[in-house]
Amino acid sequence: MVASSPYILSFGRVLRGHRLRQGYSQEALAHEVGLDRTYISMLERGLRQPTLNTIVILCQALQIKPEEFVADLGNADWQGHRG
Amino acid sequence: MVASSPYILSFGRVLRGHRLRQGYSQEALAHEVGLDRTYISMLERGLRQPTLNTIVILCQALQIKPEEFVADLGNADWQGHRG
DNA sequence: TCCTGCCGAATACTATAGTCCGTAGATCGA
DNA sequence: TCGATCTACGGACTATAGTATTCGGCAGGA
Repeated sequence: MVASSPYILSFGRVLRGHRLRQGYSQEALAHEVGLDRTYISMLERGLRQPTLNTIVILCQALQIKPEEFVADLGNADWQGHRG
Repeated sequence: MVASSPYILSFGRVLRGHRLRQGYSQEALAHEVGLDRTYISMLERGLRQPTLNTIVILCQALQIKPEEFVADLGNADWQGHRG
């Protein structure tokens, strides 16, 4: 039933973009936010969708406001090169 | 374990505000988005935290952009009486 | 007094978020 | 060639998101 929205599909791309911008490896980010190394990988590949709490703590580590992050999800062809 | 951020705590309030603004009952909103009636209730009472997909489909039904909704979560004392 | 709509709450259940272990390939520098 | 680093990927597991059902309370109308 639950239609997989483009937001979920682009979440991985946006996450990866912000992670690399901050110079984190997947493992370093995972350690920073207290999540699992493989889970970050799954998020970036679109194999898991995060809960609200997960989104918030990731945004804290990536030093970006959740509303900005969510706004990025709307841009289907987001490539990580914000002004 | 799940560090209940203020975002999660205010999610219920914000959801309820937008639902009432649209004139939905919990049951009507649940039917609209294909979720369960009791689950809407639990979200509004802060007993469950939604996944990204759930946030997105709720925003679609409530006719508000996800980034606007998330921005509202930052306002701890959000009361639902926006202009 | 009896319906009906709306809501909070509890239980038990199924689906999936998130963890923990390991393996393997690709890249980079010594 | 070797070690170090990063990542994809698998399986098995635990925690929790989300469903289905039931009950009780409250308000309004006939």
